[in-house]
Amino acid sequence: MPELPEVEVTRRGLLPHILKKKVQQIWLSGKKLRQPVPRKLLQTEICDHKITTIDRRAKYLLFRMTNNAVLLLHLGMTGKLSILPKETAKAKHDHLALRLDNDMELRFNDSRRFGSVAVWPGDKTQELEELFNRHEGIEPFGDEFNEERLHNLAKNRSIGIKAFLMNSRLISGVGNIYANETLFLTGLHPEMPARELSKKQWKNLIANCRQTLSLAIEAGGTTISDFLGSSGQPGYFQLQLHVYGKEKEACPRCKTPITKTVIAGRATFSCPQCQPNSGTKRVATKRHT
DNA sequence: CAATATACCTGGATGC
DNA sequence: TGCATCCAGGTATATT
Repeated sequence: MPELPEVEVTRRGLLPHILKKKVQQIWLSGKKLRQPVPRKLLQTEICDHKITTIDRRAKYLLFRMTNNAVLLLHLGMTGKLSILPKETAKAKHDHLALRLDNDMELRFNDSRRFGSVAVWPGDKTQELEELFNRHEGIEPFGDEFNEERLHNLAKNRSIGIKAFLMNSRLISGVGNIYANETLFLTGLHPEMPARELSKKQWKNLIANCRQTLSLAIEAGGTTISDFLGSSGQPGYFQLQLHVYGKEKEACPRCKTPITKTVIAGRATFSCPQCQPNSGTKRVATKRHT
């Protein structure tokens, strides 16, 4: 499900429901997600404390508590958060429920269990910050997402631009859908080596990436199969997609059929006309038989 | 270090 | 209907 826009839509949707609410009780499915869910820390650091705000870093949500502890959630591929009356029956694949002091519950549902739940005690949040700085990339809406920085970051990398964008150690929050869309708008072939982008191309890419992410947030995210916001509403950005999921359909710009390939194991959609693999092209290595 | 493959899981779509 | 196969928005880890 979630790339940066879906996580951000979730964050904004939850905020009014959970601000200043106290967590009264915690329920766990007992199943392990990406990592085991830290039952003890949830009890000691989160239960009986109030939520002061929710921040987002990369695709993580950080629930900050009055005792400075942080509940860190990652939605993985299929994670969903919702606010429901406490008497609502638990759904299949619910894994965490936080009972709030207004008789509502925050529920985390994740069928594939690629999501994660972690707790950082208040005296360790500095370590969390350092961890993010070491492992997570540049925020697309931050000051560091500029053409000098990206041009420099890419200068020794032969990696294709799409894989570059999707590498979360380099850039945060851009997943498969938005990488495809950004490259289409910028007119770049997904396999163009990242180091070959000019500063001007980086500048265009940055603008297109931000524009795509912003529009997607405004539209409530992209609902390809089952993304729902925190009140159960679908996103509508799929109506504005140019190339993602549109194999064989006409390019919205030149009507050439969109092609689908696989790059780094991920479905890649592009227009062969508008995103030419020309000039300094990257030649696919052929496997000998 | 870079690129690719694989693993983690479930469910929906598709084809026989 | 059943069953096998493939595919999916993410990311850490192993392998080449």
